[in-house]
Amino acid sequence: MELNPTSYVVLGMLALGPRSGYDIKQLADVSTRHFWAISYGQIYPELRRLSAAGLVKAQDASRGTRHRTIHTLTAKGRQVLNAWVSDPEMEKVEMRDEMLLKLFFADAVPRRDTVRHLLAMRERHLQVAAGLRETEPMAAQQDHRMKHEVLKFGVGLHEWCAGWYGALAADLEQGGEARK
Amino acid sequence: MELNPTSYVVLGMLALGPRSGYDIKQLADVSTRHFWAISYGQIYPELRRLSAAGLVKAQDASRGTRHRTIHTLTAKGRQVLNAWVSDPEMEKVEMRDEMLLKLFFADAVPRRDTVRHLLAMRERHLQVAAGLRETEPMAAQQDHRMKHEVLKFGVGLHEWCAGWYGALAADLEQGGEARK
DNA sequence: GGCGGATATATCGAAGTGATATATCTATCA
DNA sequence: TGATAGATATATCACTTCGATATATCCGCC
Repeated sequence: MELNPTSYVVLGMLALGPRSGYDIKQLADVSTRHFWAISYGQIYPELRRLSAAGLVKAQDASRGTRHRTIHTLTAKGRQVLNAWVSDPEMEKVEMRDEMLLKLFFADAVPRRDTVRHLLAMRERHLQVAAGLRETEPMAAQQDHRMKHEVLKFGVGLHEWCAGWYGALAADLEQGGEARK
Repeated sequence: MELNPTSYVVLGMLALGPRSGYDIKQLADVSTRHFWAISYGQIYPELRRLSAAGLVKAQDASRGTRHRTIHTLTAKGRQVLNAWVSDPEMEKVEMRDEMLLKLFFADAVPRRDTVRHLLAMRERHLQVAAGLRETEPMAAQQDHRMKHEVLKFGVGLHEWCAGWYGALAADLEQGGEARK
């Protein structure tokens, strides 16, 4: 059976304890979302596949007519997850940023528009960094040092971006049209 | 007609001069690819849509039996492109990094494996930065300052990442298992 | 008793990915 | 001259993913 990064997000979340598909989505949305987003459209089919492969075990946890299925990581699932984590394959980073794309094509528009645009980008990154900081108490738990380090990386990265855009905005404003 | 970021990559590339779909792909692969990748599966249908909407003009440039279609940006296309560039809407950044995902789930594996992993991540970012630097002569042209700035941003970003991963690797190595 | 928001699962059209098929042209070297 | 490798050029297709929405129940609160 072919596993993709999304499969491992699901396995990884279940490694923290038994959960429903809904729980997995909630948890992923405040953690791994920043470097690997997942949707319901992936989670539910994926849980069925992982269950069929014996990597997770599904058990009904309905209360009355309220449907609920809890999934638990099996020993085999944990083993497969850890093997993936230890595998030193070199995967590439992907980025997708429409604002940066606009900046790339900004040579034909007035500089003051671009300065405004840069300040908006700076603001956006500061907001993301602030949002990440809010989840810090959750990440700073015992036995989860790497999760905390990844969070600190995210904060640092976005603050670096904010700083860079701010500096370029200042430079453009100072240099004015002359350097265009 | 609904335009998406991919449409604007195509328009933006045609703003630099008339080109074939193949040319657009080649050019995008060494520039915008780092923050907005596009594929042939998008380019050819997109060129037809843009042509139907009057934003680009297609003209046959076949030589003998060798098919070739050159697309040129129309005045309307240029106007639509610049309007998009000037529009200060706040778009979100997306990132996708399988190695960072592994790091997030690395609390259950031996620290020395994680240190090796971090050094590989450092190496990867240094390689991306070096690859970007190679395209600098192309970006440092007259009237393309913003393209050059975006390139410098990419180099700085990846070097910052490399530095961060290197520092964490050193810290983990020094602290050893004690801090686990 | 009712209302809003959270919990829970499922689905589906639209869009994007990546690989491949087809064909021609060009440069090089034996 | 002929072979061939690699670049140019367009097109397509199966697969995956996205994001929005549908459906339904539960819980807290006024």
